[in-house]
Amino acid sequence: MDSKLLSGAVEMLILEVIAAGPTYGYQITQDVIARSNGYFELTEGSLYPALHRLERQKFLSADWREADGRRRKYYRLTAAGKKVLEQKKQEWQQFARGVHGVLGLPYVMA
Amino acid sequence: MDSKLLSGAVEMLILEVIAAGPTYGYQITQDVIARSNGYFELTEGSLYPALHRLERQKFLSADWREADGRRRKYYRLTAAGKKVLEQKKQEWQQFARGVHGVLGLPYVMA
DNA sequence: AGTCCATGCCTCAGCTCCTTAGGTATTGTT
DNA sequence: AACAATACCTAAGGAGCTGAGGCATGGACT
Repeated sequence: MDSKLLSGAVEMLILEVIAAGPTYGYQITQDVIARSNGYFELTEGSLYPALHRLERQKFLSADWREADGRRRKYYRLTAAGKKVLEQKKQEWQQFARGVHGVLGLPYVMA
Repeated sequence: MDSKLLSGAVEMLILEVIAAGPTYGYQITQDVIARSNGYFELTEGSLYPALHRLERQKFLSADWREADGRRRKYYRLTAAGKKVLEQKKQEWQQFARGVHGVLGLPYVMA
């Protein structure tokens, strides 16, 4: 998979996964793999910096929890995070339509 | 428009436009704008390096032409260029399906 | 004549972000 | 005891965009 394509959508995908309910880094990588049918590989070197970036921008907030002897940092969307996720999804649809316009492909969204 | 999304697809879009027939840098920017309904802005700072990159990789070949007192560098696809364009379009469709899988959106391609 | 915009090519500093590799620690499996 | 999975993090190197700049021609306007 061409990682340059993915890199433009990483933050949107992370936000979307967290929007389903508070979760933590390692689980996010697993969810992204599962929900993309194994197509995306979100590596730690891009995941954690992205999470910290989003937290610094106040799109995510986090708290540490302990379970089964594992320390996990659970993230959830802030109000601003929900807003920016919707913006990013809108942008994605416009982008996909633009690409398909150039490629001469139809693009059907429900 | 989020340029990070676009950057992952720039080479595919350039190759696709050139696949329609030999053309030159400035014209490519205009075609991309027109074919994306004005949504994409392909700036010179990303266009020319990309063209040189693709030429260096032997996906494009070029010749200089003169017309109306304008020097233009016309690019066309090599056999390898046609091949890599098809690959990139395949990758794009997988990528879009992966994104829609994560977002929980339907994705219908003809 | 002089100015400005469109056309047409190019480069480069600065920035962001990924890749690859490394570090630390616990739990479960072989 | 060793290894894989889980779970967090960081950093050097590299790739590619942004925004600005340079250079040159042709046409329009004053």
